[in-house]
Amino acid sequence: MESPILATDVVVFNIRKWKLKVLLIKMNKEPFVWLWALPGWFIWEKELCLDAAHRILYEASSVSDLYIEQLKVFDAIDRDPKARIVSIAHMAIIKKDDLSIKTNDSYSDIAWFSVDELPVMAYDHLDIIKYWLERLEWKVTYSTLSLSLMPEKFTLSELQSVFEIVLKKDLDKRNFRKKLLKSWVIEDTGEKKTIGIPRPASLFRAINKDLEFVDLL
Amino acid sequence: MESPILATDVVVFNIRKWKLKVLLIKMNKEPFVWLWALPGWFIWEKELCLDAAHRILYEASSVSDLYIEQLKVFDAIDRDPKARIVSIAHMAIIKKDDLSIKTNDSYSDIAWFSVDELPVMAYDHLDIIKYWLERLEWKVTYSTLSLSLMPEKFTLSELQSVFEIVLKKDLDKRNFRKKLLKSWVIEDTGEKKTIGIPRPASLFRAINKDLEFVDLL
DNA sequence: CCAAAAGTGTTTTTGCTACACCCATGG
DNA sequence: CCATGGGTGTAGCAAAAACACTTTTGG
Repeated sequence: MESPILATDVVVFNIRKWKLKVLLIKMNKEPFVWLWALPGWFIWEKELCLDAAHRILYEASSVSDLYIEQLKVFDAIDRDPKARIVSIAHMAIIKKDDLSIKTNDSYSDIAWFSVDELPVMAYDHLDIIKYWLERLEWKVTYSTLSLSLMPEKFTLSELQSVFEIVLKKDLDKRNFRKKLLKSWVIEDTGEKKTIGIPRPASLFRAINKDLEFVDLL
Repeated sequence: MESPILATDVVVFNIRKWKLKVLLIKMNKEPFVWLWALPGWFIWEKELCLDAAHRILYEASSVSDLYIEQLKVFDAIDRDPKARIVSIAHMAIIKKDDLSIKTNDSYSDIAWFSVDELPVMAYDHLDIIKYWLERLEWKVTYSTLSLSLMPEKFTLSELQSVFEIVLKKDLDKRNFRKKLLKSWVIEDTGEKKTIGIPRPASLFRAINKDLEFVDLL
């Protein structure tokens, strides 16, 4: 009995310098030498798909502190020209700014790309990213996923800009603050961010570290 | 290199006699002889997951005219006691009332069950059904999935009862009609349903056969 | 005192909810 | 003329959207 081989590809993302960014690796193996791709690898026989995603990211970047969730199965027959491989795509959020980049046998480079300046990519990885972008807009609106993108403490303006970057539109400052405070997913730490010229901003933190489903906007 | 074996299990559903029903098959093979289960089988190497779902349903019930979509991957390590099998769960809508039931080597029986009177089930199929029920509530509210459950022509009251069954709550008749007519997903055929004692009801039809995302309720 | 971002309320508009009666038909 | 479900409108309320000025700080 023959079955497709199972793999996973992971969309690791973050917001850096006011841009939504994705982590890509540069392949140095056939069949797509020199093309960029999502980090991905095979799933072992006795391994959970989620664990496989964690393992792959750890191997690619030594990062293990992240939130991962399943996205969708990508299974076009010819998505991999060499073999019949079905991929379970995941999305992962990295908080830390510093990720120690590694390269190994299969990767010659690893880097962050803005979603509106993506390079030519291997396999169907562009499809995966497009699918994830749609899902992301929805998730940011209806869950506390946005908070997973923030550092431990953050200002309301910083949080608002995350929404604006993901949703690609401006939001009203007063309405935004009202809704977020009313939804009880963040709390005032009492501290102020006092490292700038303008008036110090209150620092907030997420009340719950886990992802919750809440209608935020 | 070892990879899990890929399979798919399909939640085939419908509304019959004012109940939300799922199609289950009775296994006559190890490891769950005499238990009920979702129709499911392995995915062949050169086959799309969606095609596999269609094939399985055709083999189980000779039905091919249905809408199928991917649900989620179920991959608990011990979900199958005999082998490492990862299942890509799908949901499928059958419209026709008459499905010619078949049994074969692996199935000794096939039948519809109400979702609130489910039998003891094999594998993690109860988890799959529970997950699907959550998703279904959402899909009915935010897409035209409900229309796929209707025959070619239907009355507004019939459509309303589909919502009420899936959402497990009563809806206001006037508000329901206003919202549905305002969302431009159905149109009046001009015909009337004249087979009863009460006043004849207008028959509507779906404007678009494909699934659309619309906020209906 | 100037630049820069923080912070704050009210009004208007919109959409949702709740609610009760008359209508058309077949027997 | 009766039983049965079909069909219709409005008023009140709550949430969303629109909108502009004052405050705090460092230089």
